[in-house]
Amino acid sequence: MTLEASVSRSVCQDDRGEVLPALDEQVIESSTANRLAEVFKALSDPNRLRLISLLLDNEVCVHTLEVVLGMSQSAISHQLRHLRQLNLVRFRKQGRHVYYALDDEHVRDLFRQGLLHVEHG
Amino acid sequence: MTLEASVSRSVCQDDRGEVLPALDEQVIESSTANRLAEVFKALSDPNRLRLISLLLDNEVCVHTLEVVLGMSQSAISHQLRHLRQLNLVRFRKQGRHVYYALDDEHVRDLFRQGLLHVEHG
DNA sequence: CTATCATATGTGCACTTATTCATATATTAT
DNA sequence: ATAATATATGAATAAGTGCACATATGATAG
Repeated sequence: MTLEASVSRSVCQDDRGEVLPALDEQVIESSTANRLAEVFKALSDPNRLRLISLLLDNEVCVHTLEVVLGMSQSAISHQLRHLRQLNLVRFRKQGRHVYYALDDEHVRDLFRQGLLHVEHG
Repeated sequence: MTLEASVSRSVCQDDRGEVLPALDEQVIESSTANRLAEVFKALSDPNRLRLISLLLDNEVCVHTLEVVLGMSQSAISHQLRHLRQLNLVRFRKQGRHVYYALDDEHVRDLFRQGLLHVEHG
């Protein structure tokens, strides 16, 4: 059930000069919007979310991700590169394996909160 | 600062038969991943984030969004249609104006949490 | 009625993204 | 050495996204 009454103001350009300055204060800055969008974009693909769900508490090697997720090795590796470039995962080489783990608490928190909301309905 | 020590297991396919079933339990389901991705995708564009930041606590008409955000009327309207289709905004027609407001607490929460993280560093 | 204002929508285009395919690199085994 | 395994990467492709432009709808003012 959606809460009403969360809107404090009703704003239209007819009221220009009064409320527009207030709105200008409320828009987030473009640089902030860009960084925020980058984070959310990392979480905006189903396969990447499934991958992240595996890395939340585990350190997992690439081939295992491939098997569990049912994706091609190349697809996994490309996604990991993407996450690496955003500094969202860390990795550790051991022998011929590479273990990946999630390395960003923001993303971990957002993932979990989003999951809670989506799961319960 | 990123916390270490959040990884409880190290998983590789060499251990197949032991840990793979456990990992299978941990992957989120595809249907969940899809719905989750849809929510995050709504938050994955800078202009849409700036728009949402205005609708967080206010009901704002389209032309005002256009002015404050410095975007074309068409772009605004298309973004609003997108958000409408995801049931993220509600709207109210009054005369020739249409007032939009955010209508999804999940998104509101995720936006605020993401903003907190991104703003402080 | 006509004109104007506010918003919506269809179309096309530039750009991005996720994937596959082929290939490269690096490690271990024989 | 060669072969096999594990991972990475570049190129090509297909699908998706955001926006501009033109146009349509609907409401009000004259």
